[in-house]
Amino acid sequence: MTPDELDALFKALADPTRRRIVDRLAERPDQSLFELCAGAVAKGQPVMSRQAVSQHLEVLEKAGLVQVTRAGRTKLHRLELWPLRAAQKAWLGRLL
Amino acid sequence: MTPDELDALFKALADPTRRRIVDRLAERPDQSLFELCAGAVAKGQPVMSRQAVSQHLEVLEKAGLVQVTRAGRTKLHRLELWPLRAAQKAWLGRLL
DNA sequence: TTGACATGCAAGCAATTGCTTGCCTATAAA
DNA sequence: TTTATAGGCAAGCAATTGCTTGCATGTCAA
Repeated sequence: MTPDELDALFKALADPTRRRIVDRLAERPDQSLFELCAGAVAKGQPVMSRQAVSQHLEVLEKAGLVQVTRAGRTKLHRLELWPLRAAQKAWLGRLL
Repeated sequence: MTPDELDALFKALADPTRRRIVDRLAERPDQSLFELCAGAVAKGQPVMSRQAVSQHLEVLEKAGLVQVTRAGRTKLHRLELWPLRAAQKAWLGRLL
């Protein structure tokens, strides 16, 4: 686990909207962008645009937390837990 | 562990300079600002100013990861591990 | 007291973040 | 083919980040 990978991982987790997306993907995998839009709200905002959610997903993808598969015109997202396990083994475990 | 506390924690860890400070405080506690300055380098920069390190320490303090005690004119920092354990119990543990 | 040391405070500034809006493309259904 | 659906691309913009520099404050030593 390189420092850059740790950066991307912790940065991805440092946002409540993104953690909520992770939670929802943990409950049910293979959700589309539209499904994830429903219920994604930033603090203070009434709703959140599709593009905003898409950008959050991009951050999660770069961290390796979300894997994407294409099915026709829809983009399905599923959670990937190995970055968390890797970070725990490579960094957190040494401290705790 | 509130969402805001998780935000502050993950944000604090999402920087290699701050993780390095954490590592160094794990090796030896109660280091002053000046001690932590020596060896703290940002990527691309030759050295890092005292104020920059001080601001990084502020972020770590807000996350609860660093506790400060005063000894005369020096400010001693020591690592606090409970935020990591709390995050693991409140959030990471549910996923892993 | 005088001077050196450890730190705080605050303004400034380039770069990044986090969102928005508008338009474009590709797939599926009618 | 038309029409609606799922998503992509990119410009724009206010707010935040991550540093810097300059000056002020408090503490110890001589």
